[in-house]
Amino acid sequence: MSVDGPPAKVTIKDVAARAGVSKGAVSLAFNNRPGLADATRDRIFAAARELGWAPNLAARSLSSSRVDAVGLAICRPARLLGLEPWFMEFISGIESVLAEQSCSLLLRLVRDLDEEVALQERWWKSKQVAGSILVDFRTDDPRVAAVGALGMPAVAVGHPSLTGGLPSLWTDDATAVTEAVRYLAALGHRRIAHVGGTAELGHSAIRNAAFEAAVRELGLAAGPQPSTGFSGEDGARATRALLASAERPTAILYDNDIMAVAGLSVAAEMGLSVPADLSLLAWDDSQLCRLTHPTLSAMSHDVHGFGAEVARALFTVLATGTAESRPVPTPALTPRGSTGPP
Amino acid sequence: MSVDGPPAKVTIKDVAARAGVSKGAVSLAFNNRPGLADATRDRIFAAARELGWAPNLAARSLSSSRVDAVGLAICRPARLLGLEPWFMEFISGIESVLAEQSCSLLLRLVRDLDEEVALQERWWKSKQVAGSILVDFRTDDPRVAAVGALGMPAVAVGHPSLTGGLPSLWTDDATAVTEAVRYLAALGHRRIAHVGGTAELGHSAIRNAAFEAAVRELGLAAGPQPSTGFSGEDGARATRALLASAERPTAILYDNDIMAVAGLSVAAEMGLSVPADLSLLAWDDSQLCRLTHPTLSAMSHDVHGFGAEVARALFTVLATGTAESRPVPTPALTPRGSTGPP
DNA sequence: GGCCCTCACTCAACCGGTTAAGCACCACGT
DNA sequence: ACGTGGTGCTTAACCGGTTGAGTGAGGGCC
Repeated sequence: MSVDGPPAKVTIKDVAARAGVSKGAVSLAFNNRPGLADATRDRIFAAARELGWAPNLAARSLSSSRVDAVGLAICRPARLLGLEPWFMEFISGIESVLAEQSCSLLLRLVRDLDEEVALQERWWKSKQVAGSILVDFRTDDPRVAAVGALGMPAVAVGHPSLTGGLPSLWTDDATAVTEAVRYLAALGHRRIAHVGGTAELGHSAIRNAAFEAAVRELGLAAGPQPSTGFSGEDGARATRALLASAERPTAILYDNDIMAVAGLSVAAEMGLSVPADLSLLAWDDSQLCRLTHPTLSAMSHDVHGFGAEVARALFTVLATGTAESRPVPTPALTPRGSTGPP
Repeated sequence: MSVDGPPAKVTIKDVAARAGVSKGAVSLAFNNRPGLADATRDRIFAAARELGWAPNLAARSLSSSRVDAVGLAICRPARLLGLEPWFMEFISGIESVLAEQSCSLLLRLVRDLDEEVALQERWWKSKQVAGSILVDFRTDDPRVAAVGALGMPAVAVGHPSLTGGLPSLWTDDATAVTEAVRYLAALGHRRIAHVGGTAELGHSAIRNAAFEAAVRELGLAAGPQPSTGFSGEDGARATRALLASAERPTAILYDNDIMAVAGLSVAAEMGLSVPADLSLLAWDDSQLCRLTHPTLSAMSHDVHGFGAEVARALFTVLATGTAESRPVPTPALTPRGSTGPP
């Protein structure tokens, strides 16, 4: 196809030779450092362009000990990941910030936390990443101690009660849950249930506790809170159990949108009309919530923006050694067609 | 918190000193190369473990000019990505193979193909990746020429008619579409429509052509094939248009599952019962198809396995310079509750 | 005992950049 | 005329591994 041979590997030396300067000068030019005449700078760039040269990043990070990648390990069953619009949106938010700094994202799916701890350790010790973003905190999460011991820059996505002293960003789940329960109560619901996620996940525990507190505060019946695995099938099973019980709830709050969609279909299958017989409220508003019939009311937040904030926080940590922990805007209730008076 | 100071950076020299050998010996040990007594090997590993050493990958790839990462750039509107279970499943399949070789995945979301071409060029020239996985081929895709000119190892996901001479893996969309149309026709449908994806995408064009051919072959009315952007809203809009037309179709084939879900809800909104009044058939069977009511019949395939195959193919290219192009198993029709006689 | 081999390991150059130190040159002030 | 300061560039050491050539000890064989 192409007439020229294998593209000869061109190094900084070739560029220097062609521009008639030393390696050092080329390095100065490509790192926008002062100490070069504009004319020389231009000549160097021209030479580099003509030769199609780009600095070897391994060599650069070896000598300057700066790294141009950050890590993100996700620990969820692969089967579920595809279905969690949340992660892709989150990643795209991270990317939008990383790209500006021409920094790469190292993504890895791990089976369990031990594997993640080992991975973070390898990443850090082998200087593959400058720092990491940690998500899905458990109570007593081993990663807190691990990255602490390593002295590894990291930003945690989760409530400070879960993330130890790590710089953290979190959504105020408790407030949002309370708001959701109050909204449903205001509509007249007295029996409200909550379909939560995996119990080990820290934010699930927080939401469960907030739900219980809100229900008690409003003097409602303490509704059941089945714990599930976040999958649609889990949501369907939990919904069937709730609707088959003697004290059938008139409203259900789901911990993600997939489960809410499943709940909607279970309601249809059982001949219940939504929202007349049953109100459904989803978490993690994605486009999916607008595609069902009726559309799903949801607690929506800007996941893309959240990812971007997290990435920015990580850069702050890399630059200054630490970053302020703070909540991101609380998910806002977006009423649609799936909620109404009982 | 911790009493010890900043973790001193430990290098191969420290390990060598502690094990009482030279740097070279440590290198041999850590690359499982012959020429070391077992006792020495053990001593070296022990020393490394005690010091918590892991080889600096930048240094390693600099001197050995081997790279431990592969690239994947995805070019879709961020808004859509979250909703495409396909990608996360695909990525998890890739990961499952990469992890075995302790190879990392460099993921990047790009806005357009020009940006991707530039990115691949940077990745390759700066030796950040050993090779790349290319997806979402357009007709006359500029990436074919670009990676060709760079001499960059790559595996393409797409039909050979789209991917030039690149080693490719693809799903046989044409056969699957034909099978889907024949199935609907066998149920008695005479007016079948197809809601396709973005027209520029190569596999959309292939599916469109196959659909038209299948319809003609069966002597059916040439149904309309609206082109959309793959999003649920696009699917809803297209479905509304189809159902409002004079010659309303009795069956619709969708190019992904999100659009089919949207179609289902449009049917409900228009008072049509599925499958009595209208049959719906989805592509890209994800768990979502089993969560709706009625459940969605779909063309299902093993996306995770596909990702794994692609990663394996890339390793073959890296090892041998090329790999055999071949189709992966054709998506199989999985009838569920959304299809039936008209 | 001398010769040759193999085994186990060391040595030093090298990968392709970065960077601190050094140097030549010129302008300027006195 | 001479120091002084700044600009613009070069030089060489260095980052932390890998690798091929080199070395010395020990064993087998005649």
